[in-house]
Amino acid sequence: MNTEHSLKEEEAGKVIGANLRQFRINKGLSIEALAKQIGVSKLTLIKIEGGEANPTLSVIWKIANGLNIPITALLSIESDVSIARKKEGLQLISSDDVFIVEPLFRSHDFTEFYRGYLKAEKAYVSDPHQPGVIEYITVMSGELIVEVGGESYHLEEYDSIRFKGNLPHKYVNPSSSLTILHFVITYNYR
Amino acid sequence: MNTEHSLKEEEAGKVIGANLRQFRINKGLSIEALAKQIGVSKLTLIKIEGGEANPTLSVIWKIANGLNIPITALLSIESDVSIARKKEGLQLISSDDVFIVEPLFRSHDFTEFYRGYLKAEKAYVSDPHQPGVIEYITVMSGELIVEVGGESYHLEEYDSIRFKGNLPHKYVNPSSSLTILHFVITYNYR
DNA sequence: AGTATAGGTAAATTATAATATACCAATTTG
DNA sequence: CAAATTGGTATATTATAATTTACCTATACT
Repeated sequence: MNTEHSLKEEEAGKVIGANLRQFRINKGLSIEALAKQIGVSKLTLIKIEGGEANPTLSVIWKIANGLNIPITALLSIESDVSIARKKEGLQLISSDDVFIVEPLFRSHDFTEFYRGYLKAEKAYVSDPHQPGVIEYITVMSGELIVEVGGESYHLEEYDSIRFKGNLPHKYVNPSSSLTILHFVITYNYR
Repeated sequence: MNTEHSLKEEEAGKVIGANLRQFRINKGLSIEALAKQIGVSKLTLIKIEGGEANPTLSVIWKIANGLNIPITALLSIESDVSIARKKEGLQLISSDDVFIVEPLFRSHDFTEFYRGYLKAEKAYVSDPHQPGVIEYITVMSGELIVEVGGESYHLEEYDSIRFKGNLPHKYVNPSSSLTILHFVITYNYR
């Protein structure tokens, strides 16, 4: 599991250090130049990059702001390449025969990807998620009605919707054919 | 612009405070109970929730870990509902007649969403992005070959791929019909 | 009524993040 | 070669994060 909250405490400092170094070098800045630019001492930056610091939020903010990147980019881990094929029989999350969900890239970066199938003329009521969760749904085939926040949104092929996942929401397939969906769930964000 | 790096310095503390309160209450924990559980003093938590603190990374880590959420969830802002329809003529980013990209939900949460069209038997070479950028591509219609990291991946309808966007990469449509794609670009992550 | 729990304040203390300054050893540059 | 530049170390100082303890005010519970 390459997820963030599987980090040990000391590791958080190494993550931010490695990320800072990567971003700084990518921008062609020396430690001293960056220090001067953002108003943080050179030694502080050296310690952070070396993973041997416990920086305060304000210093983290100054770095992210100075590099013009989101704070979260400094606290993130990532890796290589992976593929999710439709053919490969991925495990189904909810196979109540009406709404079927296949995880694609699971719990990675706290952005999760799913492929979903909603049968013709069927509906599915989703449990609300934690606050901070955002859902992005794209209709890859067919059509979909999303009911959320007291409103009803009718999506056609290749339309997308974005909403706060902590609101109760419902998916309806009003058509007479299968609707194929693409879900992105984020657990974050600015 | 509801982006993270548009925050002012003092605001970062208010964001983490509001998020902490939301997550804590959502889990039904009192400040004291959480304090005891994660080994951070009650007063520290009160100050953080009140937005009048400048917590260190280790305290931020303890909170996120104790609540079993990603660190980035504590530093994020979010909002309501929005829709991107295919019909609505969104501005095109790269219309060199071969590869057309439409932004869907732009620069939100540092996860960006695009719809892309790659013409039959055409290819597109993408400039590598900043380190820390991850691309997720899903084939909504047609087929696609992605060349990245010296490898070549052939995707069919509804397949998805994920890779580091700082590697040079190339998209090829080997078929004789239009390929319709869904892109997610993240600027983050663990 | 009294008791417990909850969020919050006030003060003093301890731990430590951040700073400034000087110095050092490699590169790199003129 | 000499002169910058860069990443890094060492030490001492200052600023402040985090802690502890005590106290206060509501609200909820019996």
